[in-house]
Amino acid sequence: METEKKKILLVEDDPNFGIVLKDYLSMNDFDVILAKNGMEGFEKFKKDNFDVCILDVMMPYKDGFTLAKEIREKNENVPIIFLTAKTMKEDVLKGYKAGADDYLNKPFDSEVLLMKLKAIIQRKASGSLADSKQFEFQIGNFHLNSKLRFLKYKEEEPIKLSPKENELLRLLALHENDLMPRELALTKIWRDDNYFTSRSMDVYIAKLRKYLKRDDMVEILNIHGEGFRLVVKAENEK
Amino acid sequence: METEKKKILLVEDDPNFGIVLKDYLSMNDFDVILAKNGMEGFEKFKKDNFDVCILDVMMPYKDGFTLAKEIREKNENVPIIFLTAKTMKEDVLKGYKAGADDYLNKPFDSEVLLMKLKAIIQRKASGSLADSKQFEFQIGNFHLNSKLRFLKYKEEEPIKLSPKENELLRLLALHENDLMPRELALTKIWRDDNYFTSRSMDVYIAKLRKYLKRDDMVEILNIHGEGFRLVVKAENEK
DNA sequence: ATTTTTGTTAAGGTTAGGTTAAACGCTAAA
DNA sequence: TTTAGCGTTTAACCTAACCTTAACAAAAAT
Repeated sequence: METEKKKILLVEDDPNFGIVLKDYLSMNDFDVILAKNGMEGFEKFKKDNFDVCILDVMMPYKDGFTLAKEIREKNENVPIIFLTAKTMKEDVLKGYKAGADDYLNKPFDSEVLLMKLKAIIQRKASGSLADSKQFEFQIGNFHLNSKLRFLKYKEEEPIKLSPKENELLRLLALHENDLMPRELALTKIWRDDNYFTSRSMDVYIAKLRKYLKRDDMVEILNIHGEGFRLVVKAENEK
Repeated sequence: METEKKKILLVEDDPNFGIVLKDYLSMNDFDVILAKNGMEGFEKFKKDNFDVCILDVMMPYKDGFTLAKEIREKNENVPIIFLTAKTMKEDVLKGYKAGADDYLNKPFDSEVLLMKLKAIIQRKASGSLADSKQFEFQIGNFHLNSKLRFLKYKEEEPIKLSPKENELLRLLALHENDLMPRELALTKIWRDDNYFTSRSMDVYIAKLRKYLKRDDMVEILNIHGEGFRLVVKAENEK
């Protein structure tokens, strides 16, 4: 049966808001388990199988980021959505976001959350391989925000990425230090694998290389006939 | 009764500033208890029930963070706002922020504080689902009152907004620094998503940009094919 | 040595967005 | 009933963004 209710782990310390959100999601046909802090959240996570986790970031004792890290150790694929305070500074968040599938600023629009949930679950369902959609990556000294389509090097002005540049870099980042097969990018991004799309992809690789030049710890290598590899060298092997 | 005055614990060691702030908040219908150091603050906290605590971070004997920790032990949920010196390093703050609801850099705009207080109290009361609830926003040096449909820049004469201008800016503000998808605005405001409504929206974006030009910390960026992003740069990244 | 694959830059075409102004439609005063 | 005022849409024109294709050079494989 495909039409089973999707199970959500909601970890939110504010009891009022927690209940409101839980009810709202339940009304929209989700099966919601509510935990009121990070500790409890992790206990509940271990005891069950969830389709999505929604974690408040600001919680006493164990914050959402720490919890997310623990959850990731247990399960590499379960999508995680963070609820963050709008006031939190970008640079505080950015280090952590790298593991998240999405995030919402509080207060947020419930319809938007619903849309995101549907999108995430859809993705799980269709892309047979459990490829949850991660949006943010740390690549050497770069930070890629693949939802807002920009690449930031240190404190420089962010570089805007075109959709194709963005998707391609994201795919490379997803396979960091590993082979990203040509064919994968072509079928996923260009949805067709022929001579011309292949050449188009090479053009985009060149563009990305140009951006990534500012950090000599980062480069895109070609594996002849196979694909590309985004390598990030460690500090000591400069 | 919902319309009771909200009680604020204000802990601030500078007596001049403390009095001024207390008076300002009292004038704005808050019931303010002022304590002049961490010790006194904690005593007063135990004796009463507060809706919000505003703590100066830099205080002799017992700093705001330590006080906050003690307060948290007594009460997991009471919102805490820190007043921090602008010079404090992000990484010093970040550990503590996880338990805070918000923070403000001194010196700060009193209207901004007021807004944050309203937002926090709202959030506690009705949860952080913002759908049709939030009507006031601080956008850089602008203040948007979306109920009365005006946009005020600093002390200038308020700009009257048309219904569409108002709703669009409100939607952008709700997604501050994040993507506000075209489609969302079109379905929510124009209730139809076609070529013409889309062009109409672009016209309104142009109008808003014209208003927002007076503050160069604020701008509306386009994410090609996706939507718009209202960015508010921080003071330090001018 | 020749063929295939990749690197790179530039030209071309297409679509989305920026902007201004005119047209439209509604409401309310004359 | 007309007309003035306002908010909104449509039109028009222009620029910027994006993607593909072509062309040629270099590297790798055969």
